[in-house]
Amino acid sequence: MQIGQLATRTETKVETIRYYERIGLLAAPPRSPSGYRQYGQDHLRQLMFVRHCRDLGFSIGEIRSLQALAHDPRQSCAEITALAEAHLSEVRSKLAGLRRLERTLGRLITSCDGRRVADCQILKELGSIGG
Amino acid sequence: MQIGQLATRTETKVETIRYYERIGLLAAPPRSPSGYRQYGQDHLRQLMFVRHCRDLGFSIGEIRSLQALAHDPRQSCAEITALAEAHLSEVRSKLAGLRRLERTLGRLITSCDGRRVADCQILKELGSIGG
DNA sequence: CTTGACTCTCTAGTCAGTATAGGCTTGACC
DNA sequence: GGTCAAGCCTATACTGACTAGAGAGTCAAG
Repeated sequence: MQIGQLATRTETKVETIRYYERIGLLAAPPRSPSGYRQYGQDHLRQLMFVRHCRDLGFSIGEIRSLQALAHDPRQSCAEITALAEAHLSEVRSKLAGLRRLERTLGRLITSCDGRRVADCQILKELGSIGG
Repeated sequence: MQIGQLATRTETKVETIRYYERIGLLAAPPRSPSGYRQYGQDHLRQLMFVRHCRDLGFSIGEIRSLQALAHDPRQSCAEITALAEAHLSEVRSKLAGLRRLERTLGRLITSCDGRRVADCQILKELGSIGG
């Protein structure tokens, strides 16, 4: 399978796949005589793993850790759970922050009645007239 | 006021203030004979405005627009409201994404009972054994 | 007169890609 | 066999919003 097909199948851009290879997140595949990358099922699975992790918001460093942990199947998966839990609590604190933001922005918007900038409550609440 | 004091008062790092000046988000202040930046109340207000906007998640481009709009106090503030509303809907879609993430991660974590990596449900759901 | 905290400029690094330039390879059509 | 587009290659630079470091100058206190 060539890089383009792998890209389509995993919904990843070609450049991103090459980038993952460059940073060592995806194993370098063998090449055709002309230098084209030739991917197999293992690469497809590995890239799917990476994509799923990224979709869940794991950083590339975290994915590296997950890959390292996965490498030895006899190890306890407590560390994996711990990593996922740490990530979950990060997600939760981001959620809390965004909820606060939503409230503040909502209040800001309803506080303004849309007349002249001079009386704009939004700008007033934002601190002062900048620029 | 020197840059360090401005930094303390606005809870901004010194480097960030210099960065804002460099990109034109904060007016360049006069300098002392030895080249130190000398800030006044206007700079303080302007930087507070910027910080509040950043805290609310506005991008630097959006802050530039807000500053430009604020520049002419006779203008209607409909554009400002529109900008804030666009930002709010962005925040809401990020919230929705994070909520999905929270559910998925929570499910993933509870699905695993913490034994060997070989049987780890988290890794299984994440796609396959990478590395 | 020396110490230490503060300031200056300039450059490079972060994260996770994305984009571009300039050049090969492949397969289809004529 | 010629030529064209689509696909692939490397290498480099760019993004946003800072952050960090080097190396040097400035200032007040002891």
